[in-house]
Parts: sequence; structure tokens; C-alpha cells
Amino acid sequence: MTTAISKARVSKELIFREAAILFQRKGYQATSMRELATQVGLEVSSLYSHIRSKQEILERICFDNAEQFIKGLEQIELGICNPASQMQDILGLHIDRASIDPSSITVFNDEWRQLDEPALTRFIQLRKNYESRLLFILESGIEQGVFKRLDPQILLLTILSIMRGVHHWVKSTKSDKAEEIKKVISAIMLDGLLFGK
Amino acid sequence: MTTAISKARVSKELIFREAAILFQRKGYQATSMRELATQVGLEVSSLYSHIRSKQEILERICFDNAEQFIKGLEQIELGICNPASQMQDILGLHIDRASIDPSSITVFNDEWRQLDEPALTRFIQLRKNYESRLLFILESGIEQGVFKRLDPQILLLTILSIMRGVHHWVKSTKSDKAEEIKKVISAIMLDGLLFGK
DNA sequence: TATATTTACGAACACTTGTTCGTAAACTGA
DNA sequence: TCAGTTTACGAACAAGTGTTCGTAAATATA
Repeated sequence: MTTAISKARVSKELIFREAAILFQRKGYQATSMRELATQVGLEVSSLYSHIRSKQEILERICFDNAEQFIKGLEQIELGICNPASQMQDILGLHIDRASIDPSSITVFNDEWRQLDEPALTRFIQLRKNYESRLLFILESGIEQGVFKRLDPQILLLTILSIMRGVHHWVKSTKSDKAEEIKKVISAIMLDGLLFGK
Repeated sequence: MTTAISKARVSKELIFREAAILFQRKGYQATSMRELATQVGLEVSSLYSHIRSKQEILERICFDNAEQFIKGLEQIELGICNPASQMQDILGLHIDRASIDPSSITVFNDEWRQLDEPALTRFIQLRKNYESRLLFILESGIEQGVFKRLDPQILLLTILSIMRGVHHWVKSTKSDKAEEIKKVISAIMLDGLLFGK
């Protein structure tokens, strides 16, 4: 009867993807569902045919990424028990993930505080667990004499800081040179940094 | 006539201090003026006897810190023109400021995106200027053969990442060991990092 | 084809947001 | 003491928030 213009239907995935981009640009709180709707090409209320709530989007982004990192770490832990190469692999893991999906990672890094309870506590728990496993590798490396004898806690935080920053310069460096970045950071972190030649 | 219970009057400074703490904990957008009011011990409307707007608070926090860093950098630039010691001083500058006022620095680092125009553009401009001056020091160091010949852009971003993370572990490390942190990070950044002995 | 399920919509709701206004109290300086 | 200024308050406002609901169209299933 009416002209049958087939409206391009929208997938759940698209919503999460666009949400990640908006959350990255403006932050979770500053992004409205109406904004997300127009970005996706829907009316606000239509979003709720796909998702339960705004929080659900944030939770999915955060915990999906958490899962990826945990799985990656498990692989590394099961590999050769060599702290130096393990650390290098962990660097690679973070840089790769930041390259693959920068906006999602940014939300994971910066917006997890906006999680409601009980998700927030659960997330922090995962994070703590992940970090303590990194700490273990660092301590092992120190004990084995392969890492310098520095405060492992501070070492850990330094490394995490660098990794939390990777997504920033995935964008600011022109080409898609994840490999280049990996090389430079490894050079800085492992081989020694600036000084000398 | 009535019982003269003197209401403890509130200073502008207190408002900015408490705001920084709240903005740090929950983010700028997630912090309401009503929340800030009760934290300060006032009713909402009373806040506006002291400040013009919520944005003004954020602007002041961001630009005050920017000014501090710029002034600090100027001092360093005017000092001995030795890239290695200059970098060390810059590390010290960031660590000191993060130790002195962690919440303010956190807002400066993480919440500046919530600035409205035209403050946002102005802030980004300041930041760009600051970073390009750091880049210059790095490039000088490379040219003089005192830094390794690595992509200075990536070097810069790595260093900035570390500094953006400092405020996190000022809290998580027990004692107030800014000096200890300075030593470890310098060791990592300048002398060489993990490997070897 | 007819039926059931998924997706899209407009309107509305209850609530929170930052901010303003008029006014009264508290303080300051003479 | 009195005038003038600063500070605090309650009430209210307009705008924006996430979300719900009933319904209709589109798609899938049979």
C-alpha cells in the first residue's frame, strides 16, 4: 500500500560501536541516549528494543574488554615462563588491543568509574586480580635477576600508565604502526630508555 | 535576640577544593551542584554567592594547573641547557605537583574535555604548546647523542603517559614518598629500565 | 497465506540538572 | 549606632535526563 522503503534495520553491535565512539569523545555521562539514537539512525525509544539500559552498554564495553585482557594474560602465563618475554608479550597485548578498537579501549580505561554497583565492585575486582598477576611476573623477574631491583609496585604502576596511554597515540601517529609502537616502547621499557646510545 | 549561632562562613577556596575532590571521585558531569553544596556545608543556591557557574570551577582548576606547569617548564628551559637533566627536572615537576594536590591534578588530567568552548580550544592550545616544547628537548637530546635515536613523537607520548599516571599511585603507595617515586621513575626512564642489572 | 516475533515510533513520565530571584541574615567599616 | 556590602537561603524555573508504554510496521516462521 504505502511505498515500501525498507528501513535499514539496526543491529545491537552497531549500537555498542557507536556508543563506544560517543563515550570516548564526550564521556559516558555527557552522552545522552538521544544523541546515541541519532548517531545510530533511530529514535530514542527504539534503542530500547535492543538494549535494556544505558548502563548495560557501559557494562558490556567494560567487561568485554576485561575478558579480552584476562584471556590474553592467561595465554601468556601458560607460555614460556620467562619474565622478560612475558612482559614484552603483555606490552604487545595492550598495544594490539588499543590498535584494534581504540574507542572501546578508551571507555574501558577512562569510563569504568561510571559503572553502577554491583558491576563497579566486580570490575575493580577483575582489575585488581589482573594487576596482581602482572606484579607477580615483575617480582619473579626481579628475583631471577632479569629485572632491576626496583620497587615492583611502582614499576607496575609505571607500566600500567604507559599502557593506559597507548590508545591516545594510536590516533595521533599517522599510519597504523602498531608494530612500530611496540618496538619503541619495548626499547624504552626493557632495553633501557633514553640515555646513552 | 535570637541565639546567635555563628554560621561558619565558607570561602571560595573551600568550594574549589571540595569540587576538585568530587570531580576526581565521580567526574565533572556526574557531580551535581547539590552534592557539592552539601559537601561544602551550604545550600545549592548559596554557592552562587561565590561562583558564577559550575563551568567556572572546572575552568579555574584546569587553567590554574596549566599555569603551574607552564611556569615550571619555563624555569627548566632557562636553566642549564642539558636535555638529560631537563627531562629529569620535568619528571620532578610532574611528580611534585601530583603529590601536592592529587585531586586537582586528576581533574586537570582527566576532566578537561568537559570544558565548554571557547575555554576548551584555549586549553588544548596551551597543552599543544607545552608538548611541543617537551618535544624540542627530546629532539635536542637525540641530536646531541644523549638520548637514544627513537621516534621522538612516541617517546613524548610515552613520557606524558607516565606523568599522567603519577597521581594514581601517589595515593596507592602508602607513605608520602614523592622522592622515592622520582628516583624509581628516573631510573626507569633515563638510566634504562628493567633488563640487566 | 496466516501467525508470531522482532523492531521502530511518538508521546509522555518522573526525575534531575544548573541556575535565577527576592529576601533576610550576617558581617564590615564609619 | 547606622549604612553598605557580602553571604546564605527557599522556592521556583526551564531544559534535559533515562526510561516506559501502547501501538504499528516490518520481518521471520509456519
